[in-house]
Amino acid sequence: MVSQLTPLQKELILALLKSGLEKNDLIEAVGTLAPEKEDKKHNHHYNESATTPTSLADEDGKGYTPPLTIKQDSDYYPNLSAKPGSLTEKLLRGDSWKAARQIRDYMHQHNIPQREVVDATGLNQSHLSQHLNKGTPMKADKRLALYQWFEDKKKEITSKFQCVSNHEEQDAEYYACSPSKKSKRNRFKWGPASLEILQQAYCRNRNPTKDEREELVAECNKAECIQRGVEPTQSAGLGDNLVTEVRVYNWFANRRKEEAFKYKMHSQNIEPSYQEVHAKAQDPADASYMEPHHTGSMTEMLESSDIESSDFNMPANTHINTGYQRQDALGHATPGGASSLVSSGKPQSQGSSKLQNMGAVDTIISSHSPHQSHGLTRSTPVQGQGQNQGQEQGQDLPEYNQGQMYQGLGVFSTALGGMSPLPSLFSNPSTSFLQDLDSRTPVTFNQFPSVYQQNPQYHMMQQSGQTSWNKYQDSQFTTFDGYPTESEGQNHPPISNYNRQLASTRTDVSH
Amino acid sequence: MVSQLTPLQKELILALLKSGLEKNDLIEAVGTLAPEKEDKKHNHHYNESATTPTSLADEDGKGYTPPLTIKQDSDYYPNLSAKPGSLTEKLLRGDSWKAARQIRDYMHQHNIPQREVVDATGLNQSHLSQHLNKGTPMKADKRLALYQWFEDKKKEITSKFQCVSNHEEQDAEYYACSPSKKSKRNRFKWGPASLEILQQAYCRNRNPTKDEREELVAECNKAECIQRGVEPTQSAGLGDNLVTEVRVYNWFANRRKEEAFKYKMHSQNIEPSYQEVHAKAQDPADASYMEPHHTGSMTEMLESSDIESSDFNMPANTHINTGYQRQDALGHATPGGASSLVSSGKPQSQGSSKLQNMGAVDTIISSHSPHQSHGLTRSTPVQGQGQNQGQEQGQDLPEYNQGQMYQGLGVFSTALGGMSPLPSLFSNPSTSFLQDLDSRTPVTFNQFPSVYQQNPQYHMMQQSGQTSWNKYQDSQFTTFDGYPTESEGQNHPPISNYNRQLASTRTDVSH
DNA sequence: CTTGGTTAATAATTCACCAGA
DNA sequence: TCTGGTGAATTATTAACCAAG
Repeated sequence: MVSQLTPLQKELILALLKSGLEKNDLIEAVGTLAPEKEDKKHNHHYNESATTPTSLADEDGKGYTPPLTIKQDSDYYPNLSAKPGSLTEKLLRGDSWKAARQIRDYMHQHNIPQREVVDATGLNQSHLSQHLNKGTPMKADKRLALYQWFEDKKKEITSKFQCVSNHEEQDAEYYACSPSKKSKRNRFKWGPASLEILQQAYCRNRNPTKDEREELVAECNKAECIQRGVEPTQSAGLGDNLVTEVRVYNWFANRRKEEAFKYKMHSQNIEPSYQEVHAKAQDPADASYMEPHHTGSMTEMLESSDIESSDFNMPANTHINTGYQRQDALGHATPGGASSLVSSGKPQSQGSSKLQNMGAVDTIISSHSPHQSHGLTRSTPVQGQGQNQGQEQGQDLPEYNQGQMYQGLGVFSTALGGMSPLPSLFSNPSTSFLQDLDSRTPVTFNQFPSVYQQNPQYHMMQQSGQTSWNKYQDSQFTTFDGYPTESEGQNHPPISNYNRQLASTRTDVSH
Repeated sequence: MVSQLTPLQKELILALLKSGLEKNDLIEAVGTLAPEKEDKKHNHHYNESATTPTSLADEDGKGYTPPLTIKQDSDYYPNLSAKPGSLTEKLLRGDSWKAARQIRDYMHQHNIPQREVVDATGLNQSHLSQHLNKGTPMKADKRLALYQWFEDKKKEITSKFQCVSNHEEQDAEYYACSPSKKSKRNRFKWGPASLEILQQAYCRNRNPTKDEREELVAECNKAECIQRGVEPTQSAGLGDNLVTEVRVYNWFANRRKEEAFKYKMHSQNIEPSYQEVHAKAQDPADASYMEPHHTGSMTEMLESSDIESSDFNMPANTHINTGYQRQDALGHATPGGASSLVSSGKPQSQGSSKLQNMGAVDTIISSHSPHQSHGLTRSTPVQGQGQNQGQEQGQDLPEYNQGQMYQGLGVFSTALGGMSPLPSLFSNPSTSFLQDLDSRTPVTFNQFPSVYQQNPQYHMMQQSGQTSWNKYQDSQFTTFDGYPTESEGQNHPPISNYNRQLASTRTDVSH
């Protein structure tokens, strides 16, 4: 027997034995499980819920009580080998990176919180994160737990969507349901598709009325369903990620606030200091980039770069959107063409990798992309999921309808913006927003109004200006975005900023 | 009296009263404090340690036991108004954003962990983070606690560096020292200056010998001292952030591993899908990029992108690098020009803002930077601190020597890369590393070999390709970088929509 | 309703650490 | 002298309230 085992199998068995399992118990368990298929045996985590059609609404189909502090040791990811033909087994046998990507993508598609996996499998959160997002290796025993969770989760989700429309238990489960376990309710998480929709809506109107919000709710839920490959009517299956009016409301409120404070933070008054430093010659330039407080915000910079060619044409619109928005407004305010130019030029040296990134990227992409983009983006109705599953190794569950769904909804998916089939090379997301929409080609989605774009990713690092530390730009203190930061002067000019939106927004959303 | 109070003062008093303080206590406290200067009174947090010369080595000069779970309520940031002329008072009176930036920059400069502030002030971690990095508002009472901590911390650090060379207590404190409190030891954190040095060293040699490591230790400590504005000999004052050989060793080890796994994760087999999408000839490429383990690292990619204009010239380089490196290697490996084109073209639509960013930026930067970078980075010995303090509002502590130090060490600072006088606009740190070093122009710094660059900031989102979800690129699952990811095979065409971005952006940064 | 404030959660990252070869 | 594996910590980011104009 032993000789027949693959290295991986051996490793798994050894791991099991080392994990505290007794040889006899292991053997017994093996004997017991072999015949069956879904063996949760004695392993605590992940099992319960899900598969049962009744518990549809609840996503976190985890059954055991929060292993939060557990982590003890031994029997954590103690399951033995997966059933011969199971997905789990295939994943274990195949390339671990491929499996990781697959799981990661699936989690993205269904907006499954990583924490759920951690709770269910007992894996270390950072380790799991590293394994899934970076290629960090993971021992087979741990991966087994992960894969089994994955397999079960797929079934759970599938069944959830299947019986959704029928039962009303959805609400019931909130309290009743699986009394014992049911760990904690998952936190709501916006999906990319919904965000895309919200972004666009935000550009149009920052303060949607309740009715408008309700519309967005419907739109978002539909988009989310499509993302998961189910029919728009299956929104009940979204469970905790079901979009509601309150959530949309909160999203707008948070977005507005975020936008409001951005100026203040950046806009420092870097200028003074610099000028001092090396005098005039460069100064002019420096100054420009520094604070040109045109409050234009980083976006400008970026944009300026992007647009470059057009550059000043549609100042406000163009640049701002690139990475950020809020600032854009500011940028608009500051007419000084010089500043814009300057910024683009000098900034270069600036931060390290992080800083400039985004802005530049967009630009670059945009430059070439035009041609290709069309072909890529458009058509090709088939969506991610469908494809994934089928091709790769057939690992994906053929069970789902996704693929088909997509097809039918080709248009819609496109609208979502996130669905691009391309791996991810450069999807220059939101190029310009407000204005871009009209002027540019069908660019659309990419950039988000503000919040999202601002993501750490975008950090420009510029802001620090004065203090200099930030500059280091290294990973260290990533800090915020990169606004021109002129400020310091306590923001006088600053606060007026809000106009930007106005200007920016105006565009046009609609088309 | 009351009528004389400023709105802020009133607010503070009201906050104090609401925070659980009794009116009488408050009055008494006020009376007691007014005359003194350093009043820590009855507020728990932040006080103790620091200022005493003996406790130099220990940075976290926090004295109270870990307030970890405390957070109770009332008397948290109960201190009353700051002494009239104190820095704290000035900060409170001035623009909160300016103060926030100032504190943030100071923390950056001295590599002070945010957690230390949280523990010392009792502020909510996320709130503090938001306030410091974004402009999120914070009530005056909370800010008071923050500013007082800041004021004390400055003194503590100043004194620490002053007496460093004298005492040997450094080691002693580890165990003995203030027995009661001494909360926890701060975790070591690499500073931007050191990272810059390490990055460069990594490019040269991935496996430095012990001797080389020791050299780096000395170099890093010197750089860190300079960053803080103290003489290179004051490295003892770095406390927990003192660079050691082990840390350098770990850094290299982690970097190597990181680099090693990057390929695996990204390189997916996107191509298949693509090819399918638009033809053949790429497959071979896929394989190549996967392991090409040439360990070249991301840097490559970035740079290539920089070149941008060249676009297709060096296929692999161009696209892949944009965001990440590892892949770069892959990219290089994959000769298939077609693939590169494809990827670059399609991905566009892909993610939203986050994705492309970095890569592009670098690219852009690199292209122009060469010229400017010099001017900016170089010379201008005066550093952030010096400037800031002086200008802004004089808030910064004139106490420090920083400014001067820098001047004298102009050369050195330049070497550090991070020190560039410019606020932070774009200091393209470590551009290319391994390979790039030689081939490319003097782009230098920007990109880091791998780790740092990979930062979330850089995420390209591309990877998702197949599954499509990632593409959404929105904030959601930022996930990793953006490698070509072709794998999945499953999602062939589906998500293709995303091109839009491409077209729009194209512009071009530089001008 | 909305905006100042504020926060529990979530999750990416950082820096270590340990076991073998 | 590592390198597979791992993980405790740290911290940016999310999605929420909540009080009060």
